[in-house]
Amino acid sequence: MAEQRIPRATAKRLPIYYRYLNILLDADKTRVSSTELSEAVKVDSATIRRDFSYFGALGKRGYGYDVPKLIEFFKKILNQDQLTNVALVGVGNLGHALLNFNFHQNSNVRISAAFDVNDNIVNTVQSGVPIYPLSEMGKQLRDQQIAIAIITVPENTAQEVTDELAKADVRGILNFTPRRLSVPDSIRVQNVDLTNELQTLIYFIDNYGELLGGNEKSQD
Amino acid sequence: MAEQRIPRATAKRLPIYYRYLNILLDADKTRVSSTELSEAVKVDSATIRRDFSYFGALGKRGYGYDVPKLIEFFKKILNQDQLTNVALVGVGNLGHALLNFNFHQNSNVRISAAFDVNDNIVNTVQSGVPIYPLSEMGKQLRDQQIAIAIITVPENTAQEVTDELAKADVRGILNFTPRRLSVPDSIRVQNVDLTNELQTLIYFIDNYGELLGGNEKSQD
DNA sequence: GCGGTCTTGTTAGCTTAATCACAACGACAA
DNA sequence: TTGTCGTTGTGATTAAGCTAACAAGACCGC
Ligand SMILES: NC(=O)c1ccc[n+]([C@@H]2O[C@H](COP(=O)([O-])OP(=O)(O)OC[C@H]3O[C@@H](n4cnc5c(N)ncnc54)[C@H](O)[C@@H]3O)[C@@H](O)[C@H]2O)c1
Ligand SMILES: NC(=O)c1ccc[n+]([C@@H]2O[C@H](COP(=O)([O-])OP(=O)(O)OC[C@H]3O[C@@H](n4cnc5c(N)ncnc54)[C@H](O)[C@@H]3O)[C@@H](O)[C@H]2O)c1
Repeated sequence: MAEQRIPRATAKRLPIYYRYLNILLDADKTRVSSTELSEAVKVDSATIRRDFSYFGALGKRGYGYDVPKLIEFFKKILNQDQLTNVALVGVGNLGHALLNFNFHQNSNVRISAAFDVNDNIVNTVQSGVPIYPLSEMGKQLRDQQIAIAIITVPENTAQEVTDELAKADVRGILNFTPRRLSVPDSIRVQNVDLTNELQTLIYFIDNYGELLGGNEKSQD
Repeated sequence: MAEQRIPRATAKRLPIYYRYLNILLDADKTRVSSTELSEAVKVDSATIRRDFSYFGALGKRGYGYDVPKLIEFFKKILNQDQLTNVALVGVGNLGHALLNFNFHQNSNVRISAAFDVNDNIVNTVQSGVPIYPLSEMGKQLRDQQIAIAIITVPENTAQEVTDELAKADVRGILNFTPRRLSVPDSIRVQNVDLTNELQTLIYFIDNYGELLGGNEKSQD
């Protein structure tokens, strides 16, 4: 049995579906159609059905999808049935906001350790998360079995921090700096470049504006 | 003359190129090849040449690209030759970090007005940016000719804020809330969903890890 | 001026993703 | 039980994007 690999584009949408399904459940809705979902998450209904179908026949024809069933299913797929600890490197402006937020409202992810070079904050606890000096990073990551790190350090130190993370066998990095990181094949990088995001938006508005009619579908 | 429309994927890369070109110039490098650029921004060199070629023949064979010339060119394309004012709605955790950062280090964009409902911060100035009450939003946006807004409000107020922005004829929204916004066709939305980003990263690591060999190219 | 060396610009093929459109099938009412 | 209606799952089609490969052209040392 072929164990089909899920397309990248589909994988990126799974958390969006998962999130909205939980909202439905909170509102005591136990069934949903692809059309209805489409409306809420702004993804074409055919795309949703195709996405779901990669995992088998999850719905019932003439009825739709059973919300609790879908949730249970996606919870496993997305590893949301267990807590994932991640690390934060660089507790400045942005890092502080992320620490405070800490993701645990609607997802089973939390920042369990933070690292910085600033002596004023090192060895304190912020929003319930201990901040360690950089020198302890390797040890802590290994002890706590942390495989994912968020980088919010100044751009010019991003690569060296990354190299340290690689040594500690981190598997994934969420990179908020504008620097494109060099990493070994074993590490996956996800860039979040807010300045880019804004510039791209400006470009689109100035150059694409007039001639996209009602065909505006996926927004990203 | 056909005035070819630039592919969306290319448009998203332009700010990345632009940024790195400026770094090169700061280091007094006046020429660069697609291969060298590729190394730095982690985009295949053929893709870079293709991207550039949409704008005409910008390089010289056997030589490469002239950095100052490229910068001048992209500066216009990306509207970086003039200051773009944007608004920020919701000065909480995340909004505060963005205000402080304010993008003006390496881009010609700045937050020039912020809005909130919290009486404790309304009518103060933070990081040089005035914070107005929500009731003044329409007026300020129009007076300051602001066409782009960043939304960092709690999820449950995101849609109503959006509706207000639409009334003020905003053209683009950078949405940090997990809610997928409903907007008229005239508005472009760019979602930045950090929880999603993390969940997707976790999914990829747990499910794609082993079998992607050295072919790991574009990281996003 | 010339040969060798680089690097572009672009063609062609490939891969991934989105969308249409509808037969198949289950739900539900009578 | 039967017929209608609604919604899925999916083959076929179209669109978008990526990359290998290479001819054409420009540089540079001699
Ligand atoms: N703040 C924003 O809104 C924003 C927006 C877009 C991009 N960014 C990017 O995010 C990154 C962080 O931005 P910021 O505004 O939070 O910066 P910041 O200067 O406020 O914070 C950086 C933190 O990293 C720490 N640090 C420095 N070197 C370190 C090292 N080697 N190891 C560990 N920690 C180290 C500093 O002590 C500081 O606490 C930057 O690369 C910036 O370009 C930030
Ligand atoms: N903080 C993070 O790191 C983070 C990470 C991921 C996603 N987000 C998302 O970003 C959004 C903001 O997060 P936050 O942590 O900054 O929240 P926050 O509660 O700290 O800040 C929200 C701010 O919005 C203001 N506000 C409330 N209603 C408003 C309205 N109708 N108009 C204008 N302002 C209003 C509040 O007064 C407050 O200042 C949330 O949707 C959250 O899900 C935040």
